[in-house]
This record gives sequence, C-alpha cells and structure tokens, in this order.
Amino acid sequence: MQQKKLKLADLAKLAGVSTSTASRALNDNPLIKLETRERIQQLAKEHNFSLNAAASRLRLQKTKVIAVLINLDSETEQSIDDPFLLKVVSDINLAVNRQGYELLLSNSFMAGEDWHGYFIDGRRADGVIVVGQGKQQALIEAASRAGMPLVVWGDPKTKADYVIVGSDNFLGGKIAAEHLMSKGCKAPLFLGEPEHAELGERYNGFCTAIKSSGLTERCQLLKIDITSQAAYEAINHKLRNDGLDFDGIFACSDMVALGAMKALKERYVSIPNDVHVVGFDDIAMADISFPSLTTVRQDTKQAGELLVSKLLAQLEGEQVASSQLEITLIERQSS
Amino acid sequence: MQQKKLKLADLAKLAGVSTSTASRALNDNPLIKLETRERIQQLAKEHNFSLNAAASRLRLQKTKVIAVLINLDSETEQSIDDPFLLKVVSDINLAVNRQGYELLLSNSFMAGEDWHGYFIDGRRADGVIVVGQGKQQALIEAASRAGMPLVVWGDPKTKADYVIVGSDNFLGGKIAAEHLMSKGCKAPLFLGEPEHAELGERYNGFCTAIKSSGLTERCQLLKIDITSQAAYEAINHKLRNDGLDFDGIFACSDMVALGAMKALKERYVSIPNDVHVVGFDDIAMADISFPSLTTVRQDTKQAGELLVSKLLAQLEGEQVASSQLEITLIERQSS
DNA sequence: GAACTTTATGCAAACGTTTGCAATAGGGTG
DNA sequence: CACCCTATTGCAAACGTTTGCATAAAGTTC
Repeated sequence: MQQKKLKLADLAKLAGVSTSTASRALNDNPLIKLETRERIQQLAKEHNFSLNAAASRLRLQKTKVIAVLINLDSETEQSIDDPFLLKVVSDINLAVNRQGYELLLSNSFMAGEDWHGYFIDGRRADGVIVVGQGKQQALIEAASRAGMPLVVWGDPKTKADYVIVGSDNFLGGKIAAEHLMSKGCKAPLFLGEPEHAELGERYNGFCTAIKSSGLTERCQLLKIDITSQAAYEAINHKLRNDGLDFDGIFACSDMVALGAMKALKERYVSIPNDVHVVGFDDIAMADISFPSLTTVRQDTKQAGELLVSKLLAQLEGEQVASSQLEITLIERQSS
Repeated sequence: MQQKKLKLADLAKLAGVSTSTASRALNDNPLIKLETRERIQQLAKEHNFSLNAAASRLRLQKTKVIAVLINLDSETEQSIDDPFLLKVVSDINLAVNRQGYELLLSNSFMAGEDWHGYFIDGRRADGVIVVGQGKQQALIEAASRAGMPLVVWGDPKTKADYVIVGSDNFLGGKIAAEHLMSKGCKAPLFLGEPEHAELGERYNGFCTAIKSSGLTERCQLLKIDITSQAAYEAINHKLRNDGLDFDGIFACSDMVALGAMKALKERYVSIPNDVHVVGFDDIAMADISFPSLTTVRQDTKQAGELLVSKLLAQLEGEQVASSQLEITLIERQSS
C-alpha cells in the first residue's frame, strides 16, 4: 500500500532533470525556464511529492516554525482552563499560519530552563512567543539575553529589555473603576492577584481612578487565585464573614467575574442593583451569562497578528518595540 | 553576545573524544565507558549544548513530534471558541509531553488535502491526532489508507477503518433522556446538529430512550449550529413562535446549553421548574453557571492519554482498536 | 607467548535538501 | 569567425547527526 517515499532526486529523475533543477523549480526560482518549472511542479503534484522538512531545515538553518510557550506558574496555575487563553493561542495560530509558519505548542515543562538552547540551538523553532509573563520573569530574560527571537504576551508597561505586546491593562482598570463609579458605586472591590504582572496593572489603574475621584482612600482588594472556583469561594466567604460591604466588583478576568456572580446570585444579591460587576477579556461566556457581563475587551485577533509580525520582524533583524493594544469597555447587563 | 552554536563535533573536541563517542555518550549508550559518558554529559550541561533536532530527524527518519489536527468544518465552524476543545487539546498536550514527544498544532488549512504527504512524507510529525470527525470524513480516510499513523477523537461507533477514541455518545444521550424523564419531563427537546458524527449518536441515544419509554413517538429536535449564540437565538425564536411546548432540553454541548439557558432566563422560564436542562462535556462553566448545569461529563484526561498511547502503539507497529470512554452524569441544579 | 575474547573508541558513510560555481549551448556583435 | 554575453542546467559540497564496521588495547586461556 505504501510505496517508497519519493525524494527530490527521484522526482528529478522522473522529470529527466538534475536534483538541483528540481529543487529550484519547486522553489519557483527564475533561473529555471518557466516551462520546465511548471512541468516539474505539475509532476510533483501528481505524485503527491513533498519535501523532507528535516533535510530542508538542516540545510537552510531555518525551521519555518514558531513556538508558542504557555508560561503558567505551576503554583497558581491559571490552569489552561481559562477560555481566554484558548482565544489567544488560536488567534496566534491563525496569524502564524497566514505567514506560512507552523506552530509548535510548548510549555515550561518541555522547554526546561534553557529556552534558547532548546528552541533555537535545538533547531525546533526560529522564534518563540511566550504567552503569560507569570510571576517570575527570570527565564524570559535569560532567553532574551541569549539572543532568542522572542515576543511576549503580557503587560507592555513592564520595564524589560524584551518585546511585549499586550493590552493597556492600566487603562482597562481605570476605565472599569470609572464605569463602576459612574453607575453609583461607592465601595468597589478588586478581585484578583495583583502580583501577576498584567493583573497588577489592572489593579493599579483601578486604584488610581478611585483615589483620584476623591471617593475613598481605601481601595478594596480581595486577593485570590485567578480561577472562577476561587472567586466563587472567596465571595461566598466574604459575604458570610463581612456581609455585603461592597457594591461593585472589578474582576481581573471574566472567569473570575462569573465565579463571583454565581456566589452573589446564590445569596440573592441582585446584579446589578446591589452589586455592579465588570470583568476583563470578553470571552464568549460574558455575552451568554445571565445577566450578561460588562467587561473590558481585549482584542486577541490584533494581538495574534501583532505578536507574529513583530517576531518575524525580529527574524529579519529589525529592531522592534513593545506595543500596547487598545481595549474597549463592553457594557452589558451586569452594571 | 551570541557565541557560535556548539555542534556535537565541537563538544567532542572539548572532551577529547570523537564525534561518535560523544553522540553515544549523550544517548547513554552502554558501549561507552560509564565514566566517559558522565564526563561528556556533564560537559554538555555546562555548555548548554543541545542537539540539532533537524539533523537528528534527518538521520533517524523520526521526528519525535505528534501533530494535532483540529478539524473544523469551515461552514458550521464549531469555531475554536468552545472551551471544551481547549480542554481536549490541553490534555493531549500533557499526554504527548509525558511520552517525550512534542506537539505540532495544525489545522485543515495548513495540512491541505494530502495529510499523509504533508505530515509523514514531509517529516513534520511521526503521527497525527485528529480532533473532531466533522461532517466529511473523506480526508481522514484517505490519510489512513495512505498509511498515516492516526488516531481520531470522535465517535467510536462510527464504522471506519481508522482508530477512533471517544465517549460513548449514544449512552450519553440515552442517560440524559432518561434523567430528564425521571425528573418528570414529558416533552424533551434535543438541541444540536445530528449530522455531526458524535452529536448524531447523542441524538440517537436520546431518541431511543424516549421511544422505548413509551412516552411519545415524537422525538423533538431543534437543529442549530453548535454555538451558544445560535442556541440562544433558536430558543428565543422558538419561544416566541411556538410558546413553551417543551419541558426539557438536552443540549449537544455545554456551551449550547448555556446559550439556551440564557434565553429561558430572559423570558422568565424557570430552570429547572419549567424546563430541565442537561448539557454535554462538563466544562468549567457548567459548575459555575447559575443555576449550575447538569451535564454528561467526558473524561478528557483519559481521552488524551488514550489517544496518545494508541498512536504510539501504532508507531511501534502494533495493531490497535478503537475504544470508548465512560461518561458520567453530573447532576446539578438545572434539572 | 600465541591465539582469542572483551571492552572502548574512531572512521566514514548516509539521511535529503540547497546553492555557489562551473559548464554548455545558442545567439549576437564587430 | 573569433569573441562575448545570456540563458539554462548540472556537479558537488555542506548542513549535523547516528551507526555499522574496523580498530586498538587490554585481559584471558591453553
């Protein structure tokens, strides 16, 4: 059933030309007469010929592969449960393919400590997109210093010598806080984990807006693992212990917001009458929850494209800078 | 900053041995004296040496890569929005890594029509896991016949000559229907797309249970695209046109169920008093929605492991058969 | 101490591309 | 017709591993 794999030399023989001619023909090299080129390409199609990528990579010193490294703190595990991550990866995938590259899906487990060695020296990929700065950025920095082409999805305000693409988290937090206050909130609460780079910025924006409004000096924070489960439990616990001492929630992600909302609903706290809720990300569920969730949308499509184009620019040797994506407040029923 | 990449020959020179000895040492070949082996491995670590995967693959005719091909019908696009897909891919990823393989994330767009040629002949991967049978299975069959090592995530009842791993969808549908009826439903409704292989089986199980219960001969079906948005609109539309002529919903996925629930809640149809709802998958949102969603859980962790181990077994030349995963009904508030 | 085994290492070919350079042929120019 | 230029093709080396086979050194046996 399985005839012997055709190699370039075989194809060349079939066409009655040399291997080099066949190679050039397949790469549309104008050195080869147009007629010959077309004939060989046709022949290749007929025989379902495909180049041996391993050989090609060895010779070219290029893989045409981009690795996506999902960088989760093993402790807090924003486990890969969050649908937002999927959105990001999936949009990166699209952008990568559009550029004719393939996507190696990796993680801290496979890459070990020496990312440069693993991906670049190991000729597994030409460059890496790291998703999530996480709490400790040492490995990212090491890889960057070693010269690994690299773009990070994170908070672009971070002072770092590598390229970062991400939303304007500070502004997002600010907008969320202002929105809550405009709806009459006097005691809004931040639900999340400020030590995390991106989330920290959201918290900063949130606090800045509140303080500068003169509303209060105290900027309430409920620190939790960033999962809907943890949010649910934390709000539940808080309601039991402190009662309802807040009238607004800015959750660091939609999943967290949804977990919080469940706890509220179970205790008959009305949304948005008693508590206004704002999330972050705008995952599909935000629109489909009831009440639907007001949230700060991150433009993952643009993110994917920017991440990839900046990485490719680096591969071309260009100097590229971090950049910040616009975010938009999507007003829905929860506020 | 970037010293020249060390190759095996350089490492060997540093160690004062030949290239072949170095190669064998790194692969822990007992031909080499233990002492030498350790010395070289130590040296490799010190210099952050890593093998050139391209060269290695070329020589070995093996990539140590498994491709995951997300197979979405471009029409119905169970777009990659569904969090359940993420769960599956992520669990496959884990299992793949545990076996020392890497994961190439691909899709119908990149792979083109000739999957065997692209992945296998192209030496991009040693085998492929296809996620989603989709509506048309011609390409899968072609690849399988061409001898591509392959495992499909789909419905194991499908009569096919390739290996399938998946949940017992028929039983899942049956259990869901029985559960609804046990809660007193007289007119349950199936919400989904029966032409899709896996979903079709769920529908069959659903109908079989209903018919054999003697409840009714008519087995209501509302055919929709499998997105929460479509579900929301369909239920909305139905309520407006037909009124509430059903008292139970079995949705083909949790996302669909959640979309339906939103429509119900908006029209003040009580869940579960007026309408009982059962979903499928058990995504994180099922537990966190309000009311929480009764659903048929698919064991994605086991799925990932089975998919990978069956694929690797094929690579070893073993004969492997399809297999079916147990599903469990998770009873929550929506029923 | 000659013959033979065992242990440890090195030589060189092979995997399938790509590409600099050389080579050939055909056509134009002076 | 000698010369050069252009268009097209082929030769052969190189990319960095792995591995069958040869080799060398050391130990064993009669």
